[in-house]
Amino acid sequence: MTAPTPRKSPRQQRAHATCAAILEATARILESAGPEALTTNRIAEVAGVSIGSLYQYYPAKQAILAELVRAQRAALLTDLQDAVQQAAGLDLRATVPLLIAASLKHHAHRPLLAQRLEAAEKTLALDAETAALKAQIDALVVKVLAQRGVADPRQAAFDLAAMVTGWADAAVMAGDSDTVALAERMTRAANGYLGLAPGSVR
Amino acid sequence: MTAPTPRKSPRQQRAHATCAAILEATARILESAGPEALTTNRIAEVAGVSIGSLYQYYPAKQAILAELVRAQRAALLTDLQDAVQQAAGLDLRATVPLLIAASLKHHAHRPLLAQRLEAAEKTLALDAETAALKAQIDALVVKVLAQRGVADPRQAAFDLAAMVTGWADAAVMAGDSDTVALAERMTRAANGYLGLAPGSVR
DNA sequence: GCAGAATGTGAGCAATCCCTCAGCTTTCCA
DNA sequence: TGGAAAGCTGAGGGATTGCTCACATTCTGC
Repeated sequence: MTAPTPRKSPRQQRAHATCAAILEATARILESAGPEALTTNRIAEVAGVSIGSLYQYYPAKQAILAELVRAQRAALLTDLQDAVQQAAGLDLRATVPLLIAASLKHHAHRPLLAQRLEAAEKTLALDAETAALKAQIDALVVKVLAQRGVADPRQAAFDLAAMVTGWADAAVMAGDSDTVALAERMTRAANGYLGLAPGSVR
Repeated sequence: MTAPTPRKSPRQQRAHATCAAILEATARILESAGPEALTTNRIAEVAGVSIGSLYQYYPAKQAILAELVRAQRAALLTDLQDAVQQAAGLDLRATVPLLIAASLKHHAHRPLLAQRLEAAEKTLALDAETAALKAQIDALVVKVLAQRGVADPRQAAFDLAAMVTGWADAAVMAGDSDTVALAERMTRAANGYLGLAPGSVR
């Protein structure tokens, strides 16, 4: 019922290719035509695969979207873990920009896709695995902030994530491609939120 | 072609009631079941109106959504204008919380609806009237910021709007209903962004 | 080689979608 | 008061949707 995981795991290489083609086709339709134009028949067509093959690996249309969302979350977790490792020994002021840069990475790569997946996530009933990833991400940020003396690390982690995500989406829509400058402006806001004195960012 | 305005203007009172019922039904379905469940037949059913009546006033499904989006934008413009009037003679530090409070007002009233309408706006091709409203809103904020000595008022207006909107949506999703506290935290971030020293909020 | 598992195919079903239209009821106004 | 305008109805047309299933093809291990 609530099992948006692949219905059958691909064992051979061409099966993996089929799954990948389906996911990529879904991503491309999402980018070029939006969620309203995302139909299973069209996904199969763009992927160059028969509709039957699609349903051999994904039990429902939603499952394909869920898989993309899950992958995006997993990538974010990895990038954040890297950032945290890089921030070892650094103080709060130096850590924040690293976290922001990690969060912005996916928006920089395929901006429209990232935005549409986030929108889809709000409507989708996300599976247990994706929920677990979200929890891991949250816990990671909470821990980093707490270690650096932030007063209410839970609240702060939530607020900073909300701020960066929504802001990044809007920037993407407006065609702002200068991620570095965007990250710098976000850092200013985050510093203000955390009660850090303005100071020159460099 | 791109005329999502009512196809026929209601002249009698019961016609106005019909239009209102259709809009309210659309809002309710959006809140309770999401955009995927928003069908014209269902709208008519929930509104207690026949499907034929619906199409007498709205030429397409999208037009109903566009009307709701337009109304939301118009309300935001009004609230911002009030805030600006209230901020006459005040400095930047005192003005920012007023602008934030105005922006948050709709999210506080019907949070889920506000969020889903914003999501819909990103997919919809918005009509000329709504675009004009957006431009007015932007110009208003730019002017207020410029008058109070903000360096790059265009950029700042965009960034602050993006920050507040996305953040508010996320807070709504998480069930955070304490709008006052939320506004205060946002103000801290905005102050940091604008280069204002932390200082006590009151 | 070959049996069986894994993979791939696509016509088409049932359900649903958006929207039209011919005819009915209610309201307005001279 | 009566004709015209405005409003309302809902069956259903044509298109599309998500998805199934009976069957063909390809690969793997022995």
